[in-house]
Amino acid sequence: MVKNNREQIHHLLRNSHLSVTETRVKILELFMKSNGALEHSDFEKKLGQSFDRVTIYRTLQAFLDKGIIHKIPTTDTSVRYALCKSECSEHDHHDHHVHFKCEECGTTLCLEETDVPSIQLPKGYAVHNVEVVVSGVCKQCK
Amino acid sequence: MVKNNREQIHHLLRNSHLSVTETRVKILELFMKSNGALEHSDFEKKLGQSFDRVTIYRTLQAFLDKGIIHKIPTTDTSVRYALCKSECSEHDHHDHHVHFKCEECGTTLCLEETDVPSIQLPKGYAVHNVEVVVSGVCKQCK
DNA sequence: AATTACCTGCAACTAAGTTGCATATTTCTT
DNA sequence: AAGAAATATGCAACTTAGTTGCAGGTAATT
Repeated sequence: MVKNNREQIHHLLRNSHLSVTETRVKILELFMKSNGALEHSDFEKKLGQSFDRVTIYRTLQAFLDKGIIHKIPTTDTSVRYALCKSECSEHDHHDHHVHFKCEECGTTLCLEETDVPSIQLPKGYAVHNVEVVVSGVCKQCK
Repeated sequence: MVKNNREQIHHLLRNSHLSVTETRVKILELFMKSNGALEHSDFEKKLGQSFDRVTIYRTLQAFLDKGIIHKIPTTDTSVRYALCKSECSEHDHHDHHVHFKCEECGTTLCLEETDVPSIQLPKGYAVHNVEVVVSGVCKQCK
């Protein structure tokens, strides 16, 4: 099980043309363990002081560039990241699902089952991407 | 016209139980002049060094508390604000419109004409609010 | 016009994010 | 499997963003 995960992570990194390093493996493991989106400070907390802040920033940026993770919009200064589905890649991003932020526990979830609706904008706008963030109360907190 | 604006601003502040001060009036004027959403650094730039950073933070927070402005979600660390429609107030917020971010000029717009669609989440989630941010190319940039 | 309530600016601080560079680790090549 | 090349990391130093307490100032109330 754990072995399996390691192998999966190894392939994921290699497929993205990234070296397999301790930091990257640890960070991917955290993403896989977590049921919600994570932000920079979560990694600092969970990894302890064994990894440099800068390395975490650069790791997240690399994952973003390669389409391994995606960002989720927030109304504050935090930046939240979540794993992309396996079908995403560097040049072919398609995370067209809805995000949910629970007001009770603060967790942000990807609702992979829920597609973003198509939206009709006024004439003259070209639509490239639609982000939907729903806030409310999640299953666990109700 | 300008006089009119001043009066309008005066009423807006008084109705929200806020004192009418130079900073607040200037900031509201900037919101009214601008066709897009603004962030903290825009105010620092546009107001010059005549106003303290802290005052700007506190002013935006006060406007937010009173329902004069609302925040727009972003995927970066910036916090974008835009004026609420006149029908909003402290306890009755209803900015159920779509936001648009132009990838060319960087402007973020409120599309008041475009309502957010209703979204059907999986069972067990209570929905309180739905935010939609569309990115693409705006009228002007096409 | 005086009193009260509220707002602003300053200083000092915490947190967040970036860049350059030297060193270390991983990957490639043979 | 060893050495060369490519890539990643950690540190230092810096920039930008956001917060808090408090003294003094301005706006509102009477």
